[in-house]
Amino acid sequence: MRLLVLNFLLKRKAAISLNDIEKAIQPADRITIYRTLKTFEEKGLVHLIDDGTGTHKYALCDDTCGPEEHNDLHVHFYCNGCHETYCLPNSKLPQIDLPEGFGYSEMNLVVKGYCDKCKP
Amino acid sequence: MRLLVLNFLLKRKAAISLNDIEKAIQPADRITIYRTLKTFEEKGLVHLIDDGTGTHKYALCDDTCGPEEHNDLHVHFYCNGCHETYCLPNSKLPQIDLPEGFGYSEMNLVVKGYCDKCKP
DNA sequence: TGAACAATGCAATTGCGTTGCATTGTTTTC
DNA sequence: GAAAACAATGCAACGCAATTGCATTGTTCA
Ligand SMILES: [Mn+2]
Ligand SMILES: [Mn+2]
Ligand SMILES: [Zn+2]
Ligand SMILES: [Zn+2]
Repeated sequence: MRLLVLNFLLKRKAAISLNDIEKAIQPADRITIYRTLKTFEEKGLVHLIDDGTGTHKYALCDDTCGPEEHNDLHVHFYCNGCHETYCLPNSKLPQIDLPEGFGYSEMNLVVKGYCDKCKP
Repeated sequence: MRLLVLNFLLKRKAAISLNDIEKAIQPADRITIYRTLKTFEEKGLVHLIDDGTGTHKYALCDDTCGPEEHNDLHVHFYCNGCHETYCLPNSKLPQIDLPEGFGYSEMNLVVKGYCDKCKP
């Protein structure tokens, strides 16, 4: 099961939801895939993306990630046309000026628009 | 009901969830408050915040907002200590370099950390 | 081989957003 | 002022995704 999920993720360019993985890897239980992805995330193989659509997406990490430390923090892009969510590993997270006394820990940045295939 | 919700929002400094409003304005139906907030949002009185916690938050807009046009786009901050979500109207949204062919439409940026009251 | 451990799958639960619909309240029209 | 038109409210129900419990199956190790 884990090999199936991993191989499927390797083939994908965009991030993908649990439901889509379930449909692709047919006779497989949703819960098992869910736990597989959770294990992958803990081991630093994939990262979970909250793109604001309400359903989580998953994508492979790069080589710098390991257990309990994700170092590939980057911007994500949601296309209003094809409804795909892309990792933008070349877009680093910006520095944000916080109010006095506030401490930075992490950040979630999702840009929405149209991807190169869907742009009018 | 709308006056109750509005007055409550005016008193708050942080954004607030539907559940919290319901608890504060006691004998009031959740659905009614939900629809009140939806009306407020359409009229440009409040904006909805997706801070990644899974539950939406609401906060008052500034004077520049009107029906169907929200002009007070800004960064939001989620405190890992008090679990409050704050608007940061002074932090403008940054410019992000997108890949060739990608078009920008909007953006959601949530910074997480500790607020001034919770900072260790 | 048998015990210990890990992975799987089914069922059920939770939490939140959302909608349908009947009821109540308010405004407009005659 | 009564009737009709419209808007707001409240209860029930639904939908969807994430999550957990628990029994079953498969694998590893003594
Ligand atoms: Mn990513
Ligand atoms: Mn805000
Ligand atoms: Zn697209
Ligand atoms: Zn705080």
